[in-house]
Amino acid sequence: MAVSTPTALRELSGVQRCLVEIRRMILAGDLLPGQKVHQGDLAEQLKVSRIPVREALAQLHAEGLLVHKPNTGFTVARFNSGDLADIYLMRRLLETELIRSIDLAAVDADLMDDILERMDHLRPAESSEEYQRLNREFHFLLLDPSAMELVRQEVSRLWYISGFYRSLYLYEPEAPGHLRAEHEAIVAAVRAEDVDELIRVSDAHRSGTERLVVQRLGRGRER
Amino acid sequence: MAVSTPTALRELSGVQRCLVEIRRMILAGDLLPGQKVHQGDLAEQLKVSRIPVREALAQLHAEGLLVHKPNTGFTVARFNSGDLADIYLMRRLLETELIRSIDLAAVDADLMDDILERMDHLRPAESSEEYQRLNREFHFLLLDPSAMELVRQEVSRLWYISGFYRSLYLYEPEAPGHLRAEHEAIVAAVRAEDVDELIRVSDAHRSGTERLVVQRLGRGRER
DNA sequence: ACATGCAAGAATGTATACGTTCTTGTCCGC
DNA sequence: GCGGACAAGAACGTATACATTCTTGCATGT
Repeated sequence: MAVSTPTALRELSGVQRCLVEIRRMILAGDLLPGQKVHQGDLAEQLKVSRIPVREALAQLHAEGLLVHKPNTGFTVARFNSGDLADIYLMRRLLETELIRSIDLAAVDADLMDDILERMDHLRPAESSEEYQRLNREFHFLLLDPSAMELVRQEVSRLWYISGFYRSLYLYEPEAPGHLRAEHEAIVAAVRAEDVDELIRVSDAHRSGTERLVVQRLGRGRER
Repeated sequence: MAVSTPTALRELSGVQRCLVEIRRMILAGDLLPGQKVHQGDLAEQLKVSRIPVREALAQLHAEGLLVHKPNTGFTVARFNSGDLADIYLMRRLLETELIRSIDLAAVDADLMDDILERMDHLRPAESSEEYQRLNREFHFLLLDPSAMELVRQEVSRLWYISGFYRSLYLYEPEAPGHLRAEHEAIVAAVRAEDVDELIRVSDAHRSGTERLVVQRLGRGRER
């Protein structure tokens, strides 16, 4: 095995690497919703046999990121606006509970600001992947202190499966400004340790992005 | 291929059969929480190679029914009372939304009564598996008419992963009576098309079972 | 020209086989 | 007698190989 493997992935199993990589491809739009997922190609790209690829695909299928048709294979899940409404509804309900369960004093607001700072230096439309990663990190800095493991895991899943669609609104020219203001309001509420206000601004932020995503979905033509 | 394969499973793929069977084993308590899941044994039992078994296990892992440790294999997930609290919390939030989204006139209350009737003729402690199946069918007769696909799928998952623990309270002598009364209240609210009342009695039913499950969990000694 | 059927190719699904890692029981040293 | 190293065995993880199913393009007939 050559020197080229990124250190972080070196000691992961084949299945793990496949999981991480295929998820990334879908979120980054390398694999588009509705598109067929070719096991042989992935195996070749990831330099493993089809066995670990298939196990990763099975997991992503269970997560809801892929659809499976017997003897035909997997395709990337396509969500219509109703599906996205379901996802955002679940996020609202579950994230609200997470926020209520957290001791806001335990949240690292400085680090959150730090991430916002880094996001400022990025043009979302050009570094979508990095921007998304930071965005996710920002929001989970808030949610991670919660002790409700299973709820957090589910919220995490909801983020993943809708990641590609969420990335769409980043291309809206007015998006970064809105996001910045809403993110600041979130940090401010954290600093003030005002739970009700935090829930209010989080809801506003979530609804705002949902509206943009659904708009964009409509403009992307049907389904 | 001999004649013995149950007709319903004949045309399912190996992975599908493994999924159904392994899930059943866990819910039925053939595989207990914390117990190791032996791939070779399962493959032999299910008359397939380890490949489809592993793909099924990967899916059950993603569903949260199994835990995986690299190079050591899978074990059945163990939930402590906090985990169960998370599950019941999520069920309450999501099932409430499902109920609100349903046209109660579209629910087949007669069929629900029918199932209650059949449950009456069973001693839960003796036919746990069948009783659980009917119980699940009863509740999803109510929830299935909802158009919120993804929410329903998630509620379904929450039922699955906690199925074994839910089965525990069936052994409580006072359980059948409580259940019967609560189930009747649910059907009555459906017939009256009284959403608020339906949510109220559903909450009561859910909290009641949660309390019994956690009690039982405590009596089962730690974790 | 269009629909239908068929054959070649490709992709999936699974069995077998093998290398690697972990577990377990034993032996050695303290 | 007890704890730790070591070796044998078992179990996991994955590559290879093959059977089955699906897709696709062409030929055939209407």
